[in-house]
This record gives sequence, structure tokens and C-alpha cells, in this order.
Amino acid sequence: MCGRFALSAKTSSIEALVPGLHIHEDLEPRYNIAPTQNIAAVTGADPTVPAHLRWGLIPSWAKDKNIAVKMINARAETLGEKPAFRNLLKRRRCLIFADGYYEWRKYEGQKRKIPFYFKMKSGEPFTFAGLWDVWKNNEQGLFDDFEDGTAPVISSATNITTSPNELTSKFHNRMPAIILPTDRELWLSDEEDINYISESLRPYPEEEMETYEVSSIVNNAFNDNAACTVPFNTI
DNA sequence: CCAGACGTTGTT
DNA sequence: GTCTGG
DNA sequence: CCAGACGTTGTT
DNA sequence: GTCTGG
Repeated sequence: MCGRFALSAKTSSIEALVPGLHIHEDLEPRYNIAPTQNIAAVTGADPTVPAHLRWGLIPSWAKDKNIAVKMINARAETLGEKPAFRNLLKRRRCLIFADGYYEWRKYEGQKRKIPFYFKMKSGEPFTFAGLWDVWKNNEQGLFDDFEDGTAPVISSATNITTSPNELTSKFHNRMPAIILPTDRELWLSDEEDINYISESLRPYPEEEMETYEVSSIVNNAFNDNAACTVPFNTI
């Protein structure tokens, strides 16, 4: 899975995740990052510069950018076989910055599903494994924006999923592939052995993670994507 | 050769 | 673009 | 992923 | 129920 996540860490702690990375601008804290929105990432092309990628992969060959809604996730197990992902796995890997992600649980008799927030016990941000590509619109001028404000050239990304660790498996049968700190350099490298690369797409050790139910008061802020400092309730 | 797909998740 | 199915 | 819409015509 | 927008 992984259809929503958060990134509110200080710029300095995000920079600390990738050697040489320098983030020039201040990133707004975000607690409800959704598909089609921009996400903060670094690509293997230049890991010293932050990349702002649109979440939902639009492959370079796509005629219609709306294919993105179907490409927010990519299964780690089959990346090497899928025509849409195989080449990207070889040459267009990226790390997506996050400090938590959400899974939903529905309680018996309750209408709404409740979000649970998954994070590192350390509180530090981390990196999802992603693939990215650049798409150029062929049907209209390259200098004309779309009506929805998106550009005619879009760099986008998909978030790789893998089997869940023990903690996440209580909520879902998938979890986002979180790259171990020691594997980040490899993931951004120009290594083309996809079997070797794929070894870093394992479920993240659950002993380093924890989850909280997002309380109703936080839920409001969550829905508004507003800044939120209220502590989550522990389950 | 050309034509057509290219994807995941959750839910039923 | 690249792979699969016909 | 969730939230929210889901429609057209004519008139101003 | 299903699609769209974020």
C-alpha cells in the first residue's frame, strides 16, 4: 500500500539522509500528502539537489497523463518483469522523503475508517524507494500549462511497495518499501544489476517502527493538511 | 509483422 | 519505449 | 490513499 | 456504486 504519507521534518534532518544533499528552500510541513501532489525526493541523476516529483508515475511514453492515478505504487516483487517499470528500475531510481505514512482501519459498526500513522521510533525522517520518469505532452505547446495548472513537462514518481513487516501487517498486506540508511547510496547509484538492487526492497525492521491512531482532533488538521502539533494517541 | 497494453489496491 | 499476444 | 461528486439548460 | 480530484 501507501496512499498517503507525511513530511514535516526539519530541512537539516532531511539533508542528513543523503550525503551532499542541499535543500535551498524551506519545505512546508505536510501531514496529508496525496497522489498527484508534489513530493520531495532525490534522484540518482543528481543526489545533491532535491527533486520535486509529482506522485503518480507518468511514463515517458504515456499519451495521457491520467495514467498516473493507476501508477502511485509499484510492486517490488515484479518490477523487473513489468514493461512499465523494468527500465526505470535499472536507470531511474529515486528516494522519496517522508517521516511517516498512513494505513486505515475500519472499526465494526463505524462508518469512517480511522487513519493510523506509522513512523520511526527515533522520530527521524526516512526514504521510500521510488522510480521516476519525465513525461512531455505532445499535443499542446510545451510552454502552455494545462487548465489544472500542471506543466506540459512533468517529472513524476511511483512509490514501491513490498510485503509488510509484523507491525504493518496488522493493517494491510502491503507496505511502502523503506530503504535502509545503509542501502541509500546503492539505490541512487548507477548499478544496473536489478537483482542486486532489488535486495534493498525488503520490509523495514518493525523493531525500529511504531504506529499511532490519529485522534479525532488531529484528524481535522489531517484533513485540512494543516500544521499539526497535537500528539497522537497511542494504541 | 502489427496492435495493444503497459498498474495497484481494496472490495466483493 | 518495450513487451506480449495474435 | 480518501473525500466528494455524481447534471443540464437558460438566464443574468 | 464509481469516478475524479487532490
